[in-house]
Amino acid sequence: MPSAIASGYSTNDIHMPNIKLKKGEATRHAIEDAAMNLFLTQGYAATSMRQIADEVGLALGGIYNHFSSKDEIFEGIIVDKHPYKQILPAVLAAEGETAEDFYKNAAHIVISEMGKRPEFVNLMFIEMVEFKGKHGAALLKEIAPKILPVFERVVKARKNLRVTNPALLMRSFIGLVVSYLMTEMIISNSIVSKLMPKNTEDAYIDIFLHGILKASE
Amino acid sequence: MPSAIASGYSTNDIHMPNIKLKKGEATRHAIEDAAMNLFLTQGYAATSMRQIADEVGLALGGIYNHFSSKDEIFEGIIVDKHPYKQILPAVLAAEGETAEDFYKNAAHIVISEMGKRPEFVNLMFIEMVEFKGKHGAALLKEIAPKILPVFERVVKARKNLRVTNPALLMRSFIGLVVSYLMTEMIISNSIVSKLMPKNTEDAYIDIFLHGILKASE
DNA sequence: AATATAAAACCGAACAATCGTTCATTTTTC
DNA sequence: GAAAAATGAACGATTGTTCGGTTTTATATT
Repeated sequence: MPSAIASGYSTNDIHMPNIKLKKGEATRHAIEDAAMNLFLTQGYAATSMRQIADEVGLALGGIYNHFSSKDEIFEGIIVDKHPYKQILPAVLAAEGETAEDFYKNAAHIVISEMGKRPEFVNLMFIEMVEFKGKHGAALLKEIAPKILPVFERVVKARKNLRVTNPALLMRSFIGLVVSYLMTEMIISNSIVSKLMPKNTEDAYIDIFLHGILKASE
Repeated sequence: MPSAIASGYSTNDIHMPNIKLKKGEATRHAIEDAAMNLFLTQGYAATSMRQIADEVGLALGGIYNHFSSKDEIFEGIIVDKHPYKQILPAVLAAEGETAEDFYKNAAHIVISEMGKRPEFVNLMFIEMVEFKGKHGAALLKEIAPKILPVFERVVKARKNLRVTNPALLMRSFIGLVVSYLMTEMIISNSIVSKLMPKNTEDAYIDIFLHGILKASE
């Protein structure tokens, strides 16, 4: 049986160019890829270290040369694979002419980029249930301080805002993208999916937009 | 240590009047109560049958007189404890003068009643991760056919509707309450809770309401 | 109201399976 | 030739479930 680790490339990384990795790093990514697929299809608790090892083509003990626990694999997936590293710079650069522009542009970027990787939305559900938001909170702690200054700048520069508390604006922005992506995931998983219209991104963003903007401006 | 099962009353049932239950049924409810609390605090997979038995004050084997598997306990919790049985009649009776009335009244009933029992929203998260919506889908299958006729009646009787597809209306209604309750749960669990306003029920309902109603009516 | 009796409930020990993790050893890589 | 990676067997613990025997409960009869 051919091993899946020898390739040297990581299949779940969209940002990684075709650079030859050291054997160890390649295996580490292969473990994360396999574990992630298993977590998504079977759940975290239902996935065993032996299954992960089998999927990678590794002996059970070999995993522990790269991760010291099952928890650490999950953490590694979020740290190494989460697309926020690629999305964040684009969001920070989304400042447009008006606050409306920024809000709309940034929301579109996050939703469309995360929409390309819906597994991570699913992963966040697992994270909430299994780890009670431990890793998600860590992620938020890293992201929030970086985008808060942008909202502070927007508030100072623009006059068409109904809501002028930067932290509240940020929370509403995060709430917008999170609730959209979550709803989207529920729809695609549910038996009622046939009844629900998709591609409601623009309408959804507009709702939030009208909530923060002054009425006739 | 005193046993929790001898009381004959179920603590997690709001609908049950103070009627003395048969011993077996009392224990069954006690098992469901204990299991539910453990599932909510520890997760489904992390909760063992021994823990449930200990919490109830029962020997391990005793549980299997009432449930034939761990899965069945979870199913029992949803079937026996879910408040939809109490909420549904009130929703069906919520038909007001206009479609707007019905939509608003029904949403208020579901949100406020489910808001009293947020554990079940949390339980649905666990359900999605652990059972991939299996039990939730079963619940929806039972509820949907009962409320769809109401929307059909509303569509036929009212003229102020922008959306006239009953199934779509129903889906939007379910989406409204589900997304509100889910967001509410996320807020209360998250580290960013301080930044988020609560009690936004009216505003939230209005957003959906304006989405389905004609503009100037 | 006391008794008989079948059913339901419960106990306690045991089962087989699987879990995450460790470690001394060998192989591969750099 | 040193370091990193992979092996494979083993560990102790815990898991969900089963089962024969005992106790408690509910019901019908006296």
